[in-house]
Amino acid sequence: MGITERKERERAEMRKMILEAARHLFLANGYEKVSIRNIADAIEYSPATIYLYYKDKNDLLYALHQEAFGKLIEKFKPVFTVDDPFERLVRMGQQYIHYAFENPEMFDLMFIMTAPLETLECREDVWDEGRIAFNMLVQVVQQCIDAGVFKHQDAERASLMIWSMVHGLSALFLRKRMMIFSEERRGKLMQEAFELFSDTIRKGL
Amino acid sequence: MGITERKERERAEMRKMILEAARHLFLANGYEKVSIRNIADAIEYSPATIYLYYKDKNDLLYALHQEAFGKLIEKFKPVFTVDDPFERLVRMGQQYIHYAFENPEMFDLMFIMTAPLETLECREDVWDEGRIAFNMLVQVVQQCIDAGVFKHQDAERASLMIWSMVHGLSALFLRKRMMIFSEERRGKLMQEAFELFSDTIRKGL
DNA sequence: CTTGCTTTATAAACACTGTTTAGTAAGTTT
DNA sequence: AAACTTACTAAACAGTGTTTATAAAGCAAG
Repeated sequence: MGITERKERERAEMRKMILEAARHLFLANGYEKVSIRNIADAIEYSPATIYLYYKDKNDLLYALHQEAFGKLIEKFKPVFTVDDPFERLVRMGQQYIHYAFENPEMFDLMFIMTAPLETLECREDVWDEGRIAFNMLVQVVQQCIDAGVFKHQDAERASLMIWSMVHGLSALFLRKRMMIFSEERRGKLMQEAFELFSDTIRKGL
Repeated sequence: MGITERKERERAEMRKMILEAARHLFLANGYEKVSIRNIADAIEYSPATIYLYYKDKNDLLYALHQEAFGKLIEKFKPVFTVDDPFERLVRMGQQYIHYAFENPEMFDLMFIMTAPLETLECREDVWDEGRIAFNMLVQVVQQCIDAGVFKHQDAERASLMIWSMVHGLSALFLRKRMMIFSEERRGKLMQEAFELFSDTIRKGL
């Protein structure tokens, strides 16, 4: 029965086509401003058709959510080749911030938005990819502890602290809360705050 | 002419009435889920009436935005009575987190939402209150530097670092990103991360 | 080859949303 | 009492996410 196989393939293609249109529109205009009708227009199908392939708009966001974490994990992988364990950690932080700046909409979806989770927070696998990404951080922090860079022994606790700082810096900027600083200072001040944090944890953690 | 005065008073009362209904509904149901019609229903007026007192929904959010910053500043004031400068800083951080947990919707509006700013980011006074709150942090950090608790000399740079960490911790929790930790661990881990950060900056900053 | 069944797609509708407009009714001034 | 101003609202506009009934196409069996 090659027909059912082809149907499955066609279905997967259609899902991919919808997701690609959605991603494209989302990245260009932001989530809020993109409607199901916009996506339907882009793929030249009726709005109702989308509901045959994705449960609702949140389901569409969830698919992108998974995709986005996959990309962050890919960005994290190369840091493990860095020799010095502390430098490894610094690079990881830089990758996080870099990702946030390059893909603000994706970052939003991964770490700020509440929408795609509300209906899906019951799902246990929602944060599987997120866990993997966080565990990569814990791993690097553990390597710093093992190398004697950090005196503090709880890698997970230290990781949450580091994640919070790097995330806070990114989130405050992306959500335009750095507007309290003059435009010329803004960028440099962020860089300096990150470096200051690096120095501080190297000395005090 | 007492009539124009009374009219002004009535207008102010109406604005207050709308804002109170809006705040009440927003805090109870969240911003997204509250419509102008809901607010209109609550005050027993037509939706169009609200537009005679507030430009649009963003203008309403902006009014609450100002109010919310006023409340945070009030929460910051008592910390200046604390004797030890470092303890003063720790208390300030705790107040920030406390505020975030007690008034998640307000916190959202102040530090996470983008909506009320989009149309208002041209306004220069949008972040006046935010600047005041941040300057209070800078002040306390400067006091720590003066007292010799911190070796690092740039108070604003250090303040941004501290703000980022405390904000990141709050934002990640409020946006349910701590779901990657088990329910029993979550609260304690946050507390520990905050304490670890305090210890780290005391030693290394 | 035709009949019956399943899948796929859509037009139209439903119940909303923020916002604008035209018109009414009440209050104020001349 | 007539003219003007303000406060308010019903209705409409253009949009949203989502559901439902219906039509058309693809496929399997008689």
